[in-house]
Amino acid sequence: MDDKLSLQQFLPYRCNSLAQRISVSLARIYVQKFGITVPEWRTLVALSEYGELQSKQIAAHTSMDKVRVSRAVATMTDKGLLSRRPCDRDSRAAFLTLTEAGLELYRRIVPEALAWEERLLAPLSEAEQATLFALLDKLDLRLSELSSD
Amino acid sequence: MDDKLSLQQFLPYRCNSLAQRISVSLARIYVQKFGITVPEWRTLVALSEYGELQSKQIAAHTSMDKVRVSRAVATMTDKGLLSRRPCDRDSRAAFLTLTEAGLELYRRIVPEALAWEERLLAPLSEAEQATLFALLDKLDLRLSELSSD
DNA sequence: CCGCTATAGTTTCAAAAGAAACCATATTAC
DNA sequence: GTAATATGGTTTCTTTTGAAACTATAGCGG
Repeated sequence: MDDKLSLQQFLPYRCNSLAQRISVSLARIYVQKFGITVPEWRTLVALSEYGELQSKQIAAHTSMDKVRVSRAVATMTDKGLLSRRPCDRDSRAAFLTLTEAGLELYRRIVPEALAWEERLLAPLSEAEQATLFALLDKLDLRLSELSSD
Repeated sequence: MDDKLSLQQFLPYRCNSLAQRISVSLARIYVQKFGITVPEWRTLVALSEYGELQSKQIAAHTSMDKVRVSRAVATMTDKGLLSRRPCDRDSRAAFLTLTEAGLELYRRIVPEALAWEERLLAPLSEAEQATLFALLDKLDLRLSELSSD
């Protein structure tokens, strides 16, 4: 057994470095231009997409752990981007929604984010883009299988 | 313009969360089982692939910045995994190579890493795997274009 | 009811990462 | 030659992150 491995051909590396480069590049938009972090951005999107969520649900929708969500929610509350409504059934939890300011921020960022994504994906045909997402789906699914056993 | 954005359909998010999941899963091998970090692992691979490199070149081959490389190199030197040979032409730099212990570690990890990757990619046909890598290549290339202007 | 376990969310602590400052040496311009 | 600038690499400082501990409440089994 005399295996050779090339980083360029190793999916974990490729995926990681691509994600990293994308993050750095995109961060210029929401960090520098709008002053929010990645966890805040994800929270923003999740809340705009689902309306009213508990922290736990935000975590589920954004693949973040509860600590990260907790911090994002805290700073966003400070900034007045979201508001908490106590949950009667369970006083530990709270329902979170975007405030008008939060929605407004969302409306300003989204077009830029989508435009950026479009520029990134420009060299791929529609079919290739669909294929890419399908492949990512398969890998996500596969990871779930692998971690469950 | 009343845009909507879904995280699930947003490539930066998808790529990031997939990379994260892959990392966590794979880390079980080289972190827990072999006691090295990701930067060390990448350095190991780069050196085994190219033989003798300066830190700067390791950085280029592994998409890590020089600080990360510096730290990885330092701890690997401490562990006796690599050795430095001073460079006559430039006394600031040094050529790095894997020691026998480093090579030995590499030979023990690689089969497991490749086996893990194979299990991850198992649901994809050969053709799909090739397509995936080709798409990643295109995106990498595109990012270079975007950052240069 | 009452103890036990599970859960929502926060806080604390330690590890990892990057930015910027830094040191030493090379290189370039004059 | 020498001043100015650039470069290889390390160190320092700050920020980000996650694991584990913690708080407070819920739900369950008896």
